[in-house]
Amino acid sequence: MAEETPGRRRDAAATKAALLAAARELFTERGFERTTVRDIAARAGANQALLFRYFGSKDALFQQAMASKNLLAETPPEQLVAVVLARLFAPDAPTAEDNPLYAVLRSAAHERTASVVRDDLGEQYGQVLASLTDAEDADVRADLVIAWWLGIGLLRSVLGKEPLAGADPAATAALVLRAVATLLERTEQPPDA
Amino acid sequence: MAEETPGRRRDAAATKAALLAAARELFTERGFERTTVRDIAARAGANQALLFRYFGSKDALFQQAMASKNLLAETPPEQLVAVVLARLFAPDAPTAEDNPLYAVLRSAAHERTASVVRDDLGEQYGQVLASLTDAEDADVRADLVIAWWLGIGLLRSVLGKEPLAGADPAATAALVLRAVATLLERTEQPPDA
DNA sequence: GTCGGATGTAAGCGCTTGCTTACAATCCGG
DNA sequence: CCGGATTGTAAGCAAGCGCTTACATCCGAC
Repeated sequence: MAEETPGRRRDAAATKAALLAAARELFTERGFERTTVRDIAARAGANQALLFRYFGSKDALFQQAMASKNLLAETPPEQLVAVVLARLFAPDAPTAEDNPLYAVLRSAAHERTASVVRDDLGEQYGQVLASLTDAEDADVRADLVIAWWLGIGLLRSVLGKEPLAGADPAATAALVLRAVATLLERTEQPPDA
Repeated sequence: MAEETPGRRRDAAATKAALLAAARELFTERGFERTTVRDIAARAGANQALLFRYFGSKDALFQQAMASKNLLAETPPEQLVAVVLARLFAPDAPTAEDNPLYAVLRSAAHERTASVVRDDLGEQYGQVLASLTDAEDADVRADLVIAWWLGIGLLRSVLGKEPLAGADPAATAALVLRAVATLLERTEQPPDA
């Protein structure tokens, strides 16, 4: 992870990127509190003082590391629930690069990590989910779907609870989809489809 | 919380109980890691050295404090989902005595706290939930229900996400109940009812 | 009464944490 | 080729952590 290219000896941008990548990995693997700045610097192959020179604090590094892509832009709303479930039930390895969700689940509920859920997942995903139903309380229903995602990620990938962790991904996702359909149903046809 | 009765000056059993109560409160309020032994002793009005004399370690105290009642014994299976949801959406104050669930949600995912979910919630609640359906994968469906409980508790009470946190409890619980019904349905009538 | 064990207290040990400081090594424009 | 800014390093500080130790204090049996 993030070994330096030996051609360039001193490269601030490269070490900064290495620190950012190492931080992203460790935060998603262990959460905020169980990740130390010494761990991050070690994995990045850098001195920990540079971490503070480039990012100021562990908090600021966390925010920069977690400000990442989401898959909202590339997914049509109707498939969002299925796509997120597929991601949740992916082969294994939620350790890897993506999904700040796991950084939050593996952290205690700090304001810092809580805001990731509230703002990112909450506002963005919630809005799309709410658009899938014409119920009056669409936003509450959307929150319930997000809550289920969180709970499944927590129980399955963080806690490793059986039989859920070992269950057939497609079949399990289908169960969730069917139940979610009772939440996100439409009473009228959409105007253009 | 746990103020001593001034009549009795020295009472090992009383201070031990006070420590246990303070530990239960603080662990559910803040989780394992964010609760210090000094905090516990201070809230119990006791010296922290006594904590180690009576319980040996912070870990052992956590286990004793979390080994608590559950509401399984007093609830008929058919009402379990509704009762747990009612508890989840209770007025407020999940800080109080009960529900080690919040100790887990507020902790990082340590093996210590993870086992509470896997063993307590998992085995006990899972078994009852699975008995509510005659589907082949009843145990997976039960895990999905538990996952939803966890997610709702996390999003609503720990993270305080709106609009879920402020939504009407009864109406929201009804939404969940209806969706859960598609998971825990019976295809045949129970033999005696 | 007194003596010994039970109970409570103060102090601190060793370690880890996030973060800072003082300094060495390196690069690059002139 | 040299001097100043940039990049990297080692060491350590202050605070907080779980836990231990040495010691005062109380109480009940005899």
